[in-house]
Amino acid sequence: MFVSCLCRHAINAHPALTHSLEKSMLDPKRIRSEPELLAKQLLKKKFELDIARLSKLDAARKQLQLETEALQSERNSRSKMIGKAKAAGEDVASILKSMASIKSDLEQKKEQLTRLQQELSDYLMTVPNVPDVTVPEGDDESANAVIASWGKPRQFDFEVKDHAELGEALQQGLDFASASKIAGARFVVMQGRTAQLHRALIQFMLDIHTREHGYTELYVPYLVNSESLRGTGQLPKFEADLFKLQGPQEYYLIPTAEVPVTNLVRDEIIDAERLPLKFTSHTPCFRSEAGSYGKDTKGMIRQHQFEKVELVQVVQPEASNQALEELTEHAEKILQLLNLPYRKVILCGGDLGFGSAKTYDLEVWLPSQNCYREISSCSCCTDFQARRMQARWRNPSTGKPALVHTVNGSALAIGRTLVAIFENFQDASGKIRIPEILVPYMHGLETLD
RNA sequence: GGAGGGGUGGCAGAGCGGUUGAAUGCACUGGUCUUGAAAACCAGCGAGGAUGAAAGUCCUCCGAGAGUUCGAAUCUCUCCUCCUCCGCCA
Repeated sequence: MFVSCLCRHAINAHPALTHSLEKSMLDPKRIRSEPELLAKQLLKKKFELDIARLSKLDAARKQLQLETEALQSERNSRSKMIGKAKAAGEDVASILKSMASIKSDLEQKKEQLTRLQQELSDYLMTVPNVPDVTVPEGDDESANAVIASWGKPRQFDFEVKDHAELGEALQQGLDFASASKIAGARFVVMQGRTAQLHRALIQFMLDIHTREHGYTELYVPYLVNSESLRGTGQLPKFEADLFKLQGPQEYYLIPTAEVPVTNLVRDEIIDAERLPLKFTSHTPCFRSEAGSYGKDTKGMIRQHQFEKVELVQVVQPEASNQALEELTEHAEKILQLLNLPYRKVILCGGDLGFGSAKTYDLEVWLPSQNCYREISSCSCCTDFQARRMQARWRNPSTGKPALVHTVNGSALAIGRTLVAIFENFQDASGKIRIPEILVPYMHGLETLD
C-alpha cells in the first residue's frame, strides 16, 4: 500500500522547476550571506570555492534579472492595456508602436540572463557537499579514523589462500577465465553452489532489512536517464565512471541502486507523516572503474558488474544524523550475523564522496590481504541530493515545502561479502564453511568443497 | 511496429488568443455554531525566484523545448509521457 502510494505520486510528478540556478548544490542564499564560511568548510574537502568568481557572476546576474523583470513587467502591463483598449473600441496603434523597443530589449536581456544563469549553475554543479563538523581533517584515506571494531580476525595455522585461488579450486566455484572470454577483465562467472551462495546472501540481507529493520523492498530500473544521475550527484562530474548505452535513448547503467531509489522522490513534495521513507533494493551495479587500472586486478574485489543490497532513507533534516547512525548499524548487523570481523571507519574530509556530508565505511577483514577492506559505505547527503532533485517535504510548522535529507548505504556489497566468507571461513584443505545463518538458505548445505 | 485519444494546482475537473495563476468540487487550515463531535455556514489555501528589516511589490511556471503574436494554458512544430485498439512478444 505504502509503495503503490508512492508510485502514484511519482506518476503525477511536479514539473521540473525552470530556474536552473535552483538546481545547484549549494544554497544560493548561503553563498551570498556567508561565502567565506562556506569556502572554509569546503576546504576540508580539498575543494577551493572560487568566491570572487561567484560573487562577480551573482552580482551581474542580479542586475540583469532586475532589468529583465522590469521590462517584462512593462510589457505585461502594456499588453493588458491593448486588450482593454480593444475591448473599448479604442485605437491601439500608439501603444503598439511603443512596444517595439521593449520587445527587442527584452529578448536581448533574457538571452544574457539565461547564459549567465547557466554559467553560474554549471559551476555550482561541480561544487561538492559541505562536510559535517564531525568529519576529521585529512587529505586521503590514511587520515580516516577507526571508530569501532567488531569480531577478532581468526588465527590460521596454515597458509591462507585468497578468494580467487579458493574459488577456482572449488568443484563449483569461481571461473574468471570464462568471464574474461565472454566479456573481458573484471567480470566473474559463478558456478553451482557458489552461485547459490551468492544468491542466498542477497535473499538473506533483504529478509533482514525488510523483516527486522523496517525497509520496504523495491525493484527498480537498472537503466536510468541523465536527470536521475544529476540528482544523486554522479553527473556532470563523474561521467567517466559510468557505462552509457548507445542507442536512440539516453540511458546509463546504474552504478548503484542509490540512483533509481533516491530519485523516487525527485520533484516530489512529501507529506510529513510519510517520513522517514526507508527503502531497500537489490540491484546489479555497473562501474567503468576508469582510473583504477592496476588496482585489485585479481579476483572479484573490483568488478565492472556486481550485486549490492542498498538501503536508502529519506528523512526530515533534523533526523538525518541519527538516520545515518541507524542505517550504518543495519549494515553492521549483516556482518555480525555472518560473523565476519569488521571495523567502522569515519572518512576524513579528503576521502569523502562528492555528495556526502559524512560517511562511515565498514571494512571487513580479509585474511589473504591481512587488512580490512571496504564492504559498505554509508553516507548522509544532507540536502545536497535533495536540492538537485528538488525533493521536498511539507513542514507542518511552517506549512512550506522544505528540502528533505537523504541517507544511503550498502548493506552489503554482495560480491565482497562472498569474498570475505571464502577467505575467513576457509580450512586447510580449501573447503569453505558456510555461515550458520545462511545454511537454511542453502537448503542445509554446510560447506563448499 | 500501426491507428487513435490524453497530459491543467494535493486529488478530480472546467477553461471563445486579452483584468485567468487559472472556474467548480473534494481534501486541507482557521472561525461561527455545538456539552463534544459531525453537519451546516463564513474565510483562507499551488510552487519557485528577485527585491525588501517587514508589509508589500514584481517576475516565472498549466508535461518539456522551440516558434507565431503587442499579448499564449489556449495557435504551430519537435520531444517526453500516459491511456485505448490492432500486431508482435517474455
